Amino acid sequence: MGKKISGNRVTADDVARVAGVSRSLVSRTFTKGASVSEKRRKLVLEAARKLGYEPNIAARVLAGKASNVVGILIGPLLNPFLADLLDKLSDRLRDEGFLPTLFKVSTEGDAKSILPFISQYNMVSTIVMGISPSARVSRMFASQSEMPIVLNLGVLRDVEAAIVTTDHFSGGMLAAQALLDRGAERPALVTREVETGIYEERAAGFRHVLDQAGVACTQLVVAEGSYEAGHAATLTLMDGAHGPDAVFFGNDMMALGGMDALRRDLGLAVPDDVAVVGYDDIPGAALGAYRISTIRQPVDKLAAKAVSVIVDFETTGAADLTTSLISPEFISRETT
Amino acid sequence: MGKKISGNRVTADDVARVAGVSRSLVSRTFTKGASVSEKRRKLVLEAARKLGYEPNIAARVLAGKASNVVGILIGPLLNPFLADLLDKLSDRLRDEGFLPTLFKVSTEGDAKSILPFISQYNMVSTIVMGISPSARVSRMFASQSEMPIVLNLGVLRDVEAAIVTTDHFSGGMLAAQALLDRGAERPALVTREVETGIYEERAAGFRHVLDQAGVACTQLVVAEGSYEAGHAATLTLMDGAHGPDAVFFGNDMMALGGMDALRRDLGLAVPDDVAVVGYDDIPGAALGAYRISTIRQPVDKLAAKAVSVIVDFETTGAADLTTSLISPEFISRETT
DNA sequence: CTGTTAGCGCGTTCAC
DNA sequence: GTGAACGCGCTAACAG
Repeated sequence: MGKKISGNRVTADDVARVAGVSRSLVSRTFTKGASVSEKRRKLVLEAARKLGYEPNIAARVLAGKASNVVGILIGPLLNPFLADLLDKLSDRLRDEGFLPTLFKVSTEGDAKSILPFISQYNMVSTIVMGISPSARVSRMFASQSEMPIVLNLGVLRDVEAAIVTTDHFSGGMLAAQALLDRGAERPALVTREVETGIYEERAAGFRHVLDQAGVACTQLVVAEGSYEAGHAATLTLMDGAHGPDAVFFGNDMMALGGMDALRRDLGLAVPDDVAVVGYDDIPGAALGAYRISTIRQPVDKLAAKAVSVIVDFETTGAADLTTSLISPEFISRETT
Repeated sequence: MGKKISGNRVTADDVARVAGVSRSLVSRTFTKGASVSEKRRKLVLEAARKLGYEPNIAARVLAGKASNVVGILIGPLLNPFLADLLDKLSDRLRDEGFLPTLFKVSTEGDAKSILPFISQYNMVSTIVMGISPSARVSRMFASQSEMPIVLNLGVLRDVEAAIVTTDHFSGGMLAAQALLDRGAERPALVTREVETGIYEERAAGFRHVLDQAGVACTQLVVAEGSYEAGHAATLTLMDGAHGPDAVFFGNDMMALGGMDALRRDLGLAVPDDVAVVGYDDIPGAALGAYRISTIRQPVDKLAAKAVSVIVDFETTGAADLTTSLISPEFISRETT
């Protein structure tokens, strides 16, 4: 009661005094693998609760332990899918008591300049997502963190990190199958450059199914996954006598651009003249004027899995550098 | 050279040794308003650069100074406008050496549970954005931070914080004027509940211009600013003999839903039967199948202003609790 | 203007 | 199983 409490902040000392034990016993009570008698443990926990004690994180970091900060390296939030994933991820992290801290990475140079921060904060984990070139940047950060997680960047085999990703190869397969089921004879593929691994995986899965079926496929590689890129690519693709009768776009943003090119610029009917499948299932794909069939990524599962990896790491103390593949789902709408 | 450096990390002690001064002089060199002779300052800076020294933030926080962490309280990133603003904001923060840390706030309860963290980290500033009820939550956090910033939540007069916001009242005026210019005679307004201040401001500006012109206005208040809400509201609005000939939607998401209701469900022509104006200028509004005229929010300016407030606070040491109003812009497309 | 001294709150040996 | 003592890296108050 009348005890002096420094700066209105409750410290382990305060708790020790109230519980009638030493300060180090309080510390041990809040440490994972420490040995404390059940009796005193209760005593300490009770006192802590009463005083509203929470271990000071700055002090804990200074003393050499990891903070509860989870660094998130992320690219531009322009793609709604990425924004959605970030949204879910930060929810899950918060549920587990972690603090998501954002590092926007636009260029590879950005990434380098962030490195010092990572070590300063002694983060529990670092999550890399939505960046490109994915492999290079991932590798760079994997070596800096104790529990690095590469989220939805595809299967990066030469990166020392826990890989959590949608199974983009099978996503591409789903897209091909949907088009084939509709009777597509001259399918085309609009994808991004190889450095963006996930797009390459989608494309590979797509081509795989087509190969099996003995169907040839036109391919167009674009630099960006934007509306404009999809629009321009489609115009190029259809420029000629015998254009494709089905197009798989590497993501929904491009599919939106493609749809506008097809219907508005070219005056074609979808899906009658050309069928379309996108990827991600962003809100825009469901819009009444588009209703694009697409491959939905399991955002919730991706976020949940990533966080569970961190929780496991905290409890076991060992980094499990496994690859988790999460299955996407075909959403049938009006373009197939 | 052969000096022992603890844990491979460069400390102020190391710098002091190399520069041939005391540790506290090093500290002062890196403190804003401290007095150090020019000669030794150079010496210290040189040594620091050579060793690659960066002050340890955990230690600095523990010693009672503010960290470089800027807390961002934010609601669901579902609205692309919010994602865009966050994107730009984190860029600007990083440019100034701040560390954006995300606190997702979904419910008012969330907000309370976050309070302890805020004080733990001794953040330079806390930015509140994209939440509702805006006034209550803002007030709650304003009292917790030394330099609270309320970003784009409208003009909150009873909150002790720096207010940076789009001038939503004049945004609403622009919308009304655009509709009037097109000859609208029976305008309607779809807006959100009063607790979301910005929507109320937009609505007020809209009504103001209409009042001046002596034009009556139907109004419909919805609970959410979603596509579905806009869709449903429009159906309700048009249900009757003498429906509106122009609709202003409180945001673009709702406008998209409204467009689909108008054209697809009701078979009406836009803008010939009904003109439409949205708000925000999200990417979806520019989509070929919609091309919605809208009020564009100055995202870049909002982000830049918020960060400059923090920088000013750091240099002057005094919190400038001013309100900054940034003007929106009417983007004319094919729905007016 | 400068160096010395004393904490900030916590984790961690070490004796007991 | 427990408590006393030390150190993490830095800032602040005090002498000089």
